[in-house]
Amino acid sequence: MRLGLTEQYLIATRQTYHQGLTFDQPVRLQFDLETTALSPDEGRIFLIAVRDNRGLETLLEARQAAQEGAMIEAFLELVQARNPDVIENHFIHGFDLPFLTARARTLGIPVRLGRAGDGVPWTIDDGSRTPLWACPGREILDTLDAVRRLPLPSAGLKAVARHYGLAPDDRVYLEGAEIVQTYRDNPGAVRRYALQDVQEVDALARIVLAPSFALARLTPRPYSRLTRAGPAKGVLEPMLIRAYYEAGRPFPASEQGPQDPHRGGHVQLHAEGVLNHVVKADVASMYPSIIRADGIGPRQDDLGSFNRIVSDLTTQRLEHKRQARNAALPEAERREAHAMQDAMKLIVNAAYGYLGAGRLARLGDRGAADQVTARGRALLQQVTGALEASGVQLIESDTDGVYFSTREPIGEPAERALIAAVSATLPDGITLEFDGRAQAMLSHQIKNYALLRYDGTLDVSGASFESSRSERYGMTFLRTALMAVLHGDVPGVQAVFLDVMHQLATRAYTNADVGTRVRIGKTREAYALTRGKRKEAHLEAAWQAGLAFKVGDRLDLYVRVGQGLTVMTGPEGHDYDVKHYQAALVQNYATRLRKALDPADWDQLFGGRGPGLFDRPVHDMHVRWRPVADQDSTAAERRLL
DNA sequence: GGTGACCGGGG
DNA sequence: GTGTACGGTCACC
Repeated sequence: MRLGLTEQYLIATRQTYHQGLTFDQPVRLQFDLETTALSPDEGRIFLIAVRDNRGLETLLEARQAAQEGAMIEAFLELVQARNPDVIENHFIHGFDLPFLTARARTLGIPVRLGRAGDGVPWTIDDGSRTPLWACPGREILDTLDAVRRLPLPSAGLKAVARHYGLAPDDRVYLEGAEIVQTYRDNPGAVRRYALQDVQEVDALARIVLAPSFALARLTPRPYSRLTRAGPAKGVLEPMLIRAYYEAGRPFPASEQGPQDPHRGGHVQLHAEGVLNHVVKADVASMYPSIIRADGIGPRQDDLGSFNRIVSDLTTQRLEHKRQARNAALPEAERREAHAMQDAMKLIVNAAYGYLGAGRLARLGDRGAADQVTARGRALLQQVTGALEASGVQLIESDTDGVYFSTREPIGEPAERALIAAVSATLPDGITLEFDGRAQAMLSHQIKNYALLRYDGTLDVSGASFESSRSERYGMTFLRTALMAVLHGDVPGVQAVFLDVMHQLATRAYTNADVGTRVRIGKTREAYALTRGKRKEAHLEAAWQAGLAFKVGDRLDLYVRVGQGLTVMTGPEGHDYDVKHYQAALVQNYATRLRKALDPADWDQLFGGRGPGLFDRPVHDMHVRWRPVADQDSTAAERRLL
């Protein structure tokens, strides 16, 4: 087993980071380099923006190459003078620190960045593609590391800042390649740009680094390691090791022997189609609650530290949750409490996964993990059984939660009362909670559904409705049609379908409405070499258009009448292939409505036949739902198929 | 057509 | 269900 020196020191001295410290009590310094190239071999630094949370905000500049060394020295002196505890930037590990140290080495400048010794930063190979940088006495935090764990479309600073509403109205946006020229023509723009970068990093850090800052109070690891640490191996296991160290006992060896694949949660579709008066209920923190209620832990854990950690954190978390909700407390205190309860949640949720993990988890125990999931399946059956006995129609149950329809409108208080009544039948320490409601639900497949909320908004979930195909005309159709279906309005579905088909036929849409955007993965020159051997549809389109494309370029493509896939030169044009897009509307979008209608009705509406002798009047059609035959399976079993 | 590697991010 | 991610793209067979 390998534990870093800092981790060993923290355990041996019974310390963790940040005891009694709030996020802005440490001195936090942000710096950002502007360079003439992405590689320190090909370019140099010409500007450094620096700020800290004690009021510093400044720029260092080297207009001529000869001034770069003096600027770097001034920067290092500034860092020593401000004496930060934490140094932050976006991609600091992958860009700013490698670039700065490489330039300093070339210029013969010692990089005194840290507090002790020679202060020179070094890299730690943590197995990832970008090594970590560390320097004595200061924590180096990369907001990119924290952002990468979040489900955001882009992890870039500008995009993430906009996502969180942190970008100022007068934000300067410059393409990387144009920064040098802009600096010559309009240095003020680059100065504003660089200052806004460090300001955004500061604001972003407060949001995305807060979870790691809170975790550092709980586990004996340095703050700077926690943005990359996995919750099980990286956070929970050091706590287990600490428990054994403090008891003066050796840390148990991992379990050997055959490990049967174990069953996961129970998943079942009970009904498909459109149902009204929908309620969602779930078992609160199900797996941690089971671990605590049943006293489950790995059998090699003689000290019972696993169960005690989960139990203690669960108890403490309730207190922090209470504080986070306490309106009498100051805002800052409530935010801290919220961050702490989130950190505790992360650890207790990792506990079950750690049990079921393979040999790398020293206190993993497949048998104990099986106990947890078996109990979870039994609990879910108990919940669905009790709900069914109360007369509701089940729709979908998954691991720890269930959607059901009350059939008749009974109102939210009665819905909550129903859930509370079922909860009262569950064992001590296990509670069923109300988790939302909707006027209607289109149940399409397991984990694929659309909800019409009571405020009229549409929530969709699952790949069927959030597909990466996203032609504007198709997504507009799907949203409108889902709304109609959820309102039980079949004529409305037909109306929007006929409308979109008509708009296509009359070329009322623009090419931009039907086209898609793709990213290019090679240059024109590179494609020229392989084109003879193998054609790639979207590159071929760019080739035919005579474009000088390169990696990362975005291309708008559409199917042009008589030409196939083509680069969109006129987004406002109307020369798209009508037949192609009409077929795509049925194939890619209307099929998502199948479960809402009788098959014959679906065929009549979307089948492409003209009006027929045996057609039903659309006004006689209704949305429908039907129970699904019991074909239950578990997550683990489905994975084996 | 399936599979493995490579990438994001930064100027 | 751990370990840095995780989904998309491309080269190669």
